[in-house]
This record gives sequence, structure tokens and C-alpha cells, in this order.
Amino acid sequence: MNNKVIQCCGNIHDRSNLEKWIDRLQSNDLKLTKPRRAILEYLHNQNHPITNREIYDGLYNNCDLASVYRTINLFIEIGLVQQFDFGDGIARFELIEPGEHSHHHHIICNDCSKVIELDHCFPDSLSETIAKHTGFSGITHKLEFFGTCSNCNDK
Amino acid sequence: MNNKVIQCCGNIHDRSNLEKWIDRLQSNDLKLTKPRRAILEYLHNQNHPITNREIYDGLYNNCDLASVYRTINLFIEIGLVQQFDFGDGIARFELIEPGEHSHHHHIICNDCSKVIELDHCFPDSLSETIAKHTGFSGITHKLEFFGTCSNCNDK
DNA sequence: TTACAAATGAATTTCAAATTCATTTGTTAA
DNA sequence: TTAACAAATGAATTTGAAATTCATTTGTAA
Repeated sequence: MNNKVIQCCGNIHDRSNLEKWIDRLQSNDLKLTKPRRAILEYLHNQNHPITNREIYDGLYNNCDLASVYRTINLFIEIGLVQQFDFGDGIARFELIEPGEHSHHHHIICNDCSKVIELDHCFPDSLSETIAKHTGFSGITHKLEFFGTCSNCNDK
Repeated sequence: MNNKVIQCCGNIHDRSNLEKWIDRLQSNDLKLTKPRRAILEYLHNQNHPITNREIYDGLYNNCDLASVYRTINLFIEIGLVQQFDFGDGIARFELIEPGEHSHHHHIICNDCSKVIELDHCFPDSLSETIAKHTGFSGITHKLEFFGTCSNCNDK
């Protein structure tokens, strides 16, 4: 395995990490194209969910906006990316890093839109109760918190 | 007070209930117009959140679609209506009936889109923990559940 | 190196939502 | 009741996110 460092979009990555994604793509009979690699790496550099437009802007014409939409949808289909909705009508996306705890939520500041990732969640027993009560199975949930961050509170 | 029954959109209402909303509108210096009354009554007849287009279609040209959007936004501003997001990118709205427990969530079937309203929620202690952990104040949340309903499971 | 399916870019389309502006409609006071 | 006027409406247009179409380009595997 070649662990040389490659340069892209002004950021430096360990190629070994990238190869896990490449494997993931190729095991799904998908081509490793420049736009896909660029989007993958751009997502990897973020620590919060970002919009398709933010990805497009961040890639500086390395990739068309339509391809960002297409690629993100593809990544969601193969379970590489997770979508979050912060209530403003614009979808946001986060890379699910291999081996990471993927289930998490966020709290978003109503004033400045600051985002903090949360590990907190309610116990599974709540979903189980709802399953019994409604007859639904395979229950998942979408949960985001909102409030005023300490910075905005001080103003 | 005049408690006569009025007819609108094929449904019958007790005028005394409607007057609570009228008071609500007028105490906000807002006019009680035909579109606003029609939307209010249409919302009152629903038992699940509905989209702007569903309201428009249900009103049969008693009101322009633009006015539905405007009126719903207005009702949200004055706290008469609550918005829900079921993850399909189309906003849904529910009337907050006076004196009702307004905080609730839903479970939506991934197959047939059936919606059940839920009283279940996690304890406030979770929000308090998050407040302490993040320094955020005035914490609210958006929470919806998804799964497969018993009907779709049997197919 | 070639062949070809798959993916891309550019332009267009779709759809929810918001906005503009001339006309209409509640409301309040005469 | 009527008149006056701000507020709200309808109709058309605009916006913005997202999806789609199609000719061209690009990975990949023979």
C-alpha cells in the first residue's frame, strides 16, 4: 500500500484513509472520478454537516453543482453520507467515517447558527414503547436541538 | 354571543370555537378575512399536519395559493400554527388548538406515509444535560419517528 | 491502446416557497 | 350608512434547492 501524502483543495490527507473510501466505491461498481474524490475529501475536512452549495463553493470549479447533488445522493445510497435537516429547508450532509459512531444529533443556535455535535440521545426504550403502542417496526428517528449559544446570550 | 352554526367547505363548526381564533387574530391587529377564516377552519378539520398545497386544494379556489403561504407564515408568527418536517422537503402544518397539549411528535410510515400522532417524548432531563454540556439556553427540539406500519409489514 | 459503459458539465426543468403590484376588502371613524 | 384608508388578496413573476436531459468526456477492463 502506498501511503504517500496527496495534495488536494489545499488540504493534506493520508492516502491510507482515502483508500477505505475508494474500496467502498469500487466494491459498489462505481468509478473513482475526480469529482467524487474531491467531494469525499472535502467532506472529510468538515466537522459539521454542510450543504451541497457549500461543497460546490469549496471545490472551486473542480466539480459542477449538478455533480455535487448527484454524488451526494449516491453517497447516501451506499451509506457513505448521512443527511441532516436543521429546519431551514436546506439539506446538510456529513461523511460517516469508517468505524465511527454514526448515530448522533446536533444543537443549533437560533441566532448565529453555530452547530455543536452531540453524543446525547434518549434510551432505546422510548422507541420500543412507541413500537408497541403503534405497531410500527424498524423505528428510526430524526432529532435536532435548538437554542441560544452562550456567545449570543452574552450580547 | 351568537352560537349559530355556519357552513363552510362542506364542514360544520360551532361558531363559539371559531371566535377564540377570531379574538386571537384581532388581538394581533389582524383582519379577519375570508381566506384566513377558511384556512383556519380547514386546519381545524384535519387530524394530521398538512401541506400548503393540501390546504389550497381543499379550499377549492376560495383562496389563492400565495395567500395560503402568507397566512400560514402569519399564523406561525402569532403562535396559532406549528410546523413539522417529515423529511421529504415539504413543510406540514397543524393548528395549535387553544388549551391543548401542543408539544407532540409523529411516527411516519416509510412505505405508505401513514402518520400517527404521539404523546411520547423523552424527559426534560435530556435537554437539561445538553444545556449544561453545551452552554446553550432556551433549548427546544424537533423530533419525528419513522418506521414501517403494521399494514405495510403484512404485505 | 481501444472500446464502451458510466459519469460529467452545461443547460434546462421541476417544485416549494416568496415576492411584486394593481385591485379588493375589512375596519374604524365620520 | 357611508367614506377613507391601511391591510390583505389574487395573479403573475421570481427565487432557490434539487433533479433531469443530453451531448461530451473519462475511468476501467479487455
